Amino acid sequence: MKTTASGNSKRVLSVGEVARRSGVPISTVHFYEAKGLISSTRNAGNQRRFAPVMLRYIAVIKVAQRAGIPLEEIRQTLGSYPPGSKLTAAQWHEISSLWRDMLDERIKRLTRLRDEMDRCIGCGCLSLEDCPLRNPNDVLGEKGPGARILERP
Amino acid sequence: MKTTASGNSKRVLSVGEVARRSGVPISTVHFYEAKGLISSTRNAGNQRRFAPVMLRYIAVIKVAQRAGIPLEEIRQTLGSYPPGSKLTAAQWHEISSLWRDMLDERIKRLTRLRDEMDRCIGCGCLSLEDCPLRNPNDVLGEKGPGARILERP
DNA sequence: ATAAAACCTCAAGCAAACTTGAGGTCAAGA
DNA sequence: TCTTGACCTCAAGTTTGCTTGAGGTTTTAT
Repeated sequence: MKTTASGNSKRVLSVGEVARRSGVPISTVHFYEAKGLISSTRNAGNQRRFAPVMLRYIAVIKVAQRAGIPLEEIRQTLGSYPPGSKLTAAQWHEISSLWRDMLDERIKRLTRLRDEMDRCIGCGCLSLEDCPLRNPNDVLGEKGPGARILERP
Repeated sequence: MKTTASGNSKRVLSVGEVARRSGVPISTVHFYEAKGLISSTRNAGNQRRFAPVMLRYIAVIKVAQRAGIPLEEIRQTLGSYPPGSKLTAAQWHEISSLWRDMLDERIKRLTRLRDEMDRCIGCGCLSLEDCPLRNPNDVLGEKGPGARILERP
C-alpha cells in the first residue's frame, strides 16, 4: 500500500493528499501556494509535490486565522524563516508567542469594548468627542462647539 | 443662524451634516442607507433629510462594528424595531446587551484559543482529530486511521 | 443673477480570502 | 489500452464594506 503521490518513501504529498489531511479544499492549497504561504516542487508531469511539513504550515495558518491574523501577516511571519524549511520547536514557539501577544491585545480591546458597551449605548452620550465608545483613541473629534450626537433638548 | 438643511426647527439633517456629526464620510451614509441600516426622507429637490436619531443609529453601528458584528446582523437587530423610530433607552439597552453577549462569546473563544496556542503550536500535535486548536468544535475529523498532521517517525 | 458648494445617481473599483468553471493533461487500475 | 480520477492553468465570480468618479441637479451665498 503506497501513497497516491508516486513515491513509496512517503516523503512527498500530492495536492489532494495535502487537502485531505489538512482539511482544506484543494483550491485553498493552490491559493496559499500562490500567495506564498506554502511551497511545493513539481514532479515530471508538472504536478505539485509537498513536503510533509507543509501540513503543519497549513495547520498553523488556520490557527492564526482563527486568531484573526490576516494571511499577509501570517505570510510575513512564516516567511521570516527559510522558505519551506522544517522549523524547530523553538521557532514554532517563537511564532506562537508572537501571535499570542496579538491575541492578548485583541482580547484586551474587546473586553474594554464590552465593558463600555453597557455603560454607553443606553446612556445617551455616544458623542464623538466624549464617549469612550465613540472615540477609541484613534479619531480626534473636531474642535469648536463640538459634534454632539444627540440634540440637547 | 440656521442649519444647512433648510429648516430652522433643526428637526432634520442633510447628508453632509450627518456625515460631519457622525464622523463617517458621506459615501458611507449613502451606503448605510442603501443597505437599509438607516433611513431618510427626501425634500422637494430630492435631497436626503435625516431625523436626528440617525446619528445615534450610526454611532451604534460603528460601535457594533468594532465588536466585530457584520453589517447585516446589525441591520437585522436594528431592523427588528419600527424603521427609523426613536428607540427608548430600554430598547437600546436590549440591543447592547445582545451584543455584549456576542462579545462575551468572542472573548471567550479568543481566550481559549490563546491559552491553547502556546500549548499546541510547539508541541507537534496539531492533529485535525485530536488537537483542540485544530478541532474547534465544528469540524469533525474523518473516520478511519485518521488524518494525522505530522509523520510518526 | 450667478457662481460655488452641496447633493443626486449609477457604475465601477478595491481588498481579503477564497471558490467556480472551462478547457486541457497526467496517472493508475481493469 | 483506455477510461477514469486526480491534476494543471487561468480567468472570473463571491462576499463584505466601502471608496471613487463621471455627469448632472439643487441650494446657498454674494
